[in-house]
Amino acid sequence: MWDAMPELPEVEVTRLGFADRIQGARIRSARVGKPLRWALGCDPALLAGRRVLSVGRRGKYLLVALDAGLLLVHLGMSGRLRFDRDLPAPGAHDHFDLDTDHGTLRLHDPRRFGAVVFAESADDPVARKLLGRLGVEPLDDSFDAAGFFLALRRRKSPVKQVLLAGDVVVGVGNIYASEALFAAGIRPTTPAAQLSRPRADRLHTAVRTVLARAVATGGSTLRDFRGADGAHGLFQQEAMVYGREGLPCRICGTPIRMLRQGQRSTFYCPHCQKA
DNA sequence: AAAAGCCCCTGGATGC
DNA sequence: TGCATCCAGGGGCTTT
Repeated sequence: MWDAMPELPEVEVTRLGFADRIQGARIRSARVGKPLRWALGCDPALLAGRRVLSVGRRGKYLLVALDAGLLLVHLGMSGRLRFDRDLPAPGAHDHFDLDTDHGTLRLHDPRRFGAVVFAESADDPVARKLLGRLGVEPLDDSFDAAGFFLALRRRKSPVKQVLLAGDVVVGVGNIYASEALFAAGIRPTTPAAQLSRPRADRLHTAVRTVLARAVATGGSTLRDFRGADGAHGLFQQEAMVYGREGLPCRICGTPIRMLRQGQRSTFYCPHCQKA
């Protein structure tokens, strides 16, 4: 099976699992373990004494707003956040601890593709670099069908890769890209610009539906994804195509196929997704 | 501007 | 049983 692969729903479920509890907390200290994708960008000692105002999200980044500055947290592909009182001593894969008077926020990330980055503000060059070219939030009203269609029309790449790129719409990772295209009945290899308005509309709806449903059911769990409160996600059992190569399509029984697109695996049903 | 490829990392699966 | 090898993937970066 696979490790947890945090996409937007997993990040959002994580956020919901600790945002309320950490709000208003006073930071006592911060501990940095092995290097993550990027350096923290400040002396951890400088975080002591600051207060956590709120926890937001932009794409797959969690934004921990402090009374001075903010922390950008990315889970990469194997990252998990916990927030609890009296956590055990950090293990080999616990690479960041934020100790507060409400509990400790801990990043556990075996593959270290994740990151915790400090920025002075949202206008900080570091924040701009990481958040600057992100596409629209799929669950916001700003993700509208007309705009989506126009954005797709400018892209000749296969629609799967456009979804994954994150500059049109954020948060759709490898799992939900396949799932959304299946839900829309669109073949992943179809050039984005070739989609008619009605088909783009179907994809727009599918992206929202698949992601919203995944959030509602607690996030995907292709191995053992858990929210920051330790609850298991339940979406796993509902994958229609992802990871099901050779297995019968749940709708028509045709064997699911896998192909490679930009070094990523894509799954689809050749019958339900004809074009 | 858009597209394509590279690379970071390590646990798990596979092959000999 | 132990090794070596391959693979997964988010996404910023570089090159075309």
